[in-house]
Amino acid sequence: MEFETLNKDGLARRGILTTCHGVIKTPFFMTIATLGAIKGITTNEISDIGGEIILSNTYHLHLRPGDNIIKNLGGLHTFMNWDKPILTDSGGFQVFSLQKIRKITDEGVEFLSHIDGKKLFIGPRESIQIQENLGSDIAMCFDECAPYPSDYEYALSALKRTTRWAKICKETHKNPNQSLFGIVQGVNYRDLRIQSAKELTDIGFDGYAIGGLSVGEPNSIMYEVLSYTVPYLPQDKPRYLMGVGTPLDILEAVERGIDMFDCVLPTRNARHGYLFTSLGPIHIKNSKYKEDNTPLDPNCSCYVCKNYSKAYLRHLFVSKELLSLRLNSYHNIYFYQKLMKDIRASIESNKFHSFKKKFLSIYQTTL
RNA sequence: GGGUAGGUAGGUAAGUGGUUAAAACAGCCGGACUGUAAAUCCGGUGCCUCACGGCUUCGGGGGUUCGAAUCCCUCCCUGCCCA
Repeated sequence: MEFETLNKDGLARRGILTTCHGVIKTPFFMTIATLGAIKGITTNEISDIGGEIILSNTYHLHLRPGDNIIKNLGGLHTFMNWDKPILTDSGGFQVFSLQKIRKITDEGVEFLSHIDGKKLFIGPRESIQIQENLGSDIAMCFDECAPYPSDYEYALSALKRTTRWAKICKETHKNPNQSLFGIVQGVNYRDLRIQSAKELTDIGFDGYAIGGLSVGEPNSIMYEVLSYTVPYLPQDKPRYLMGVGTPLDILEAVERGIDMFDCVLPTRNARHGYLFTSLGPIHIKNSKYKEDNTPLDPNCSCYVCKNYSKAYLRHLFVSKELLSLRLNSYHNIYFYQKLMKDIRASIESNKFHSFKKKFLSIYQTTL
């Protein structure tokens, strides 16, 4: 994998990331396909929208259908009919999201399957093995995503485990066609974040992620953590802010030097009737749209905005039509990809700051 | 005509003497969601009031009781069965 910065505008930067399955323009946003599927959307549609990389998940695919099955069927790309890059999350987030049904030891994490309660163990070696079986282009180190708030002592122990596991991941990782990223932890403690960044940099990875954010902390803390952590990450490697975020979060993070994002917001919120538009987010189920014959977003040229009215989209949502989930998802994904495209263009022309300001002034007027 | 089951908020439907302005679901009105246990979850929804609080409800009428949607009498209506 190669990463090249094409130009910078302040700390914001624009570049290209080259993987075995193609080139990706940075900064980019990965739509999430946890179970090997973007809920309700085909890979063909993702390509049409302009998505160049998607994210899938180790824990979930290991449980079902099983990473060995996927390997035997030709790998995840073949299995899900997506020939562009895939990043797989390591299962580290499930350490956080499935807190109630897992136990952490220094060796790894014992989960009780959320499907049938069976015990399964995932440690750094298992996570890497699964990700190699899946055949993703970018694998993530198995980390401990600590919750917010966490006391200093706990944050430190999670950080140490994450570093120790990162070393094991690096040693275990063999596939030359797959790159491996380390994940910075440390909750909201400046010295711990810096320590984590240094330790991971010493081990050496193809890219660096900042994890453990957007887990309930105020936005201001997230931005602050980024501000003091990013300077400790190598300039010549991609930086990935995991699980983020809202359009505002993304702009703030790009401004601080982040290149990669992923988040469930565009897809999950779409299914819940929360739609992103250039004029701000809207709840399509609101009764005020009952007879609104205008497009969802007058400034959007996606298939949905070109062909349907808010009144129709509201009707579909309220009526629980399957098409509602599809159209809403399609639009929100398009909105995010368009945002990233505009961000890249603004960096290229050294107008990121004014772009951000203008975008937000319009986006936040209806908030 | 006889028998039987039943009539509860705009809908479906619990509740069979006090803790019931009345469960639950649906509907309607809002909201949340950030490396997806999420097509999920939460709140509101008789009337009046910003609120405290007050007022009127369980087919109609009458009774019993300190107290009734719940017990009794009567009337009305609906479903089913038999003539």
